[in-house]
Amino acid sequence: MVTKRRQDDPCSVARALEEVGDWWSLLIVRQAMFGSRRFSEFQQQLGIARNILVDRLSRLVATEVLKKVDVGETGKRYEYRLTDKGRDLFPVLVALRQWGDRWNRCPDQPELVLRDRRTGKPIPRVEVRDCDGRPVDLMDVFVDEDDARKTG
Amino acid sequence: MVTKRRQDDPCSVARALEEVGDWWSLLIVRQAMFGSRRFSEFQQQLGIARNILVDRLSRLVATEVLKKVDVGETGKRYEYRLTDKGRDLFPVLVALRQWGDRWNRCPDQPELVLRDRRTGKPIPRVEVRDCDGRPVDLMDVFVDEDDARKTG
DNA sequence: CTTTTTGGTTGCAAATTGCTACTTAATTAT
DNA sequence: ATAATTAAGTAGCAATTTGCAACCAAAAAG
Repeated sequence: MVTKRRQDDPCSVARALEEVGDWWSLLIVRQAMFGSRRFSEFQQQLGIARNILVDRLSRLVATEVLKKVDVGETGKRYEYRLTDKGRDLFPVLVALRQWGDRWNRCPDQPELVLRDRRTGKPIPRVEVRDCDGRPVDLMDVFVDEDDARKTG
Repeated sequence: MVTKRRQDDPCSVARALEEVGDWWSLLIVRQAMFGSRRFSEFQQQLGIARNILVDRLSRLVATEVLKKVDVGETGKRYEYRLTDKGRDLFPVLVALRQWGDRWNRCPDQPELVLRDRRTGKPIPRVEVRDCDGRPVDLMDVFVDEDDARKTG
């Protein structure tokens, strides 16, 4: 969407942002996770301009985050459904939601809490853990340049 | 940055994206996590236009993701450092990185692996877990409208 | 068979982006 | 002490993207 292409950036964060790093895509995915499927649902719920929604949906379909399914009996009624790839953005969205909850409370709004269907209890914070399950933070990790060369 | 303001959206995902949901902000934060601190470091490493970088850095400072620290002996040399709020984007970036690694492999590039400094082993995937530590997915959770009213 | 809904398309004005050149103060080198 | 270089921006402009509103055709509903 932007002139600079990050598709070939060695950093997977950059490649991920190339696909969902604009103002709307992750909100569309969020809506899809809430159950939205139709063009007009997304349009009304997000208040996004129609032409932009067309663009974003088709980008998300092109990158296989969503799939466009024809649901009309005789033709042109569509649903946009999450693919496995799209559903796999779940941890990203939960982490983002928790960050927003923690650092960007909105005083006059009712708080939206993510709960476990089984127990009804709130979902605890997403954490980065090491291979033994201990929580790690930024200082505990490093980026290794080439896994294959090292292990191979 | 965009005309639509999502600052007051009841959904914290929207509020989070208002702050870091543009093309550059999360990459700036990523660089900051890799150790970048100076204007020119960010500029060269990301290849971002100077005026845009000025804008993004000041937005990130305004939202307290970064803080601007004067490091010159006699004045105008600055460093942009992560705040606690900025550091707390770590799980978001790791989740995004892992999503990119999984679904958007870049064939000709050496893979970048996030490793634990202590053991040298790769960091396993970030997972959403319930209060008992069991991994949950999209279907296992729901958004509850108002926590306070319920528990109070 | 007429109306409404869905899923768009088109045109236009405004905002954002990227590029390049320029600027001023602070370091560094001579 | 002076010159050269670096750091951190500014400014101007062209190209792209965005948002808005109006329009449109096919499908579904009444």
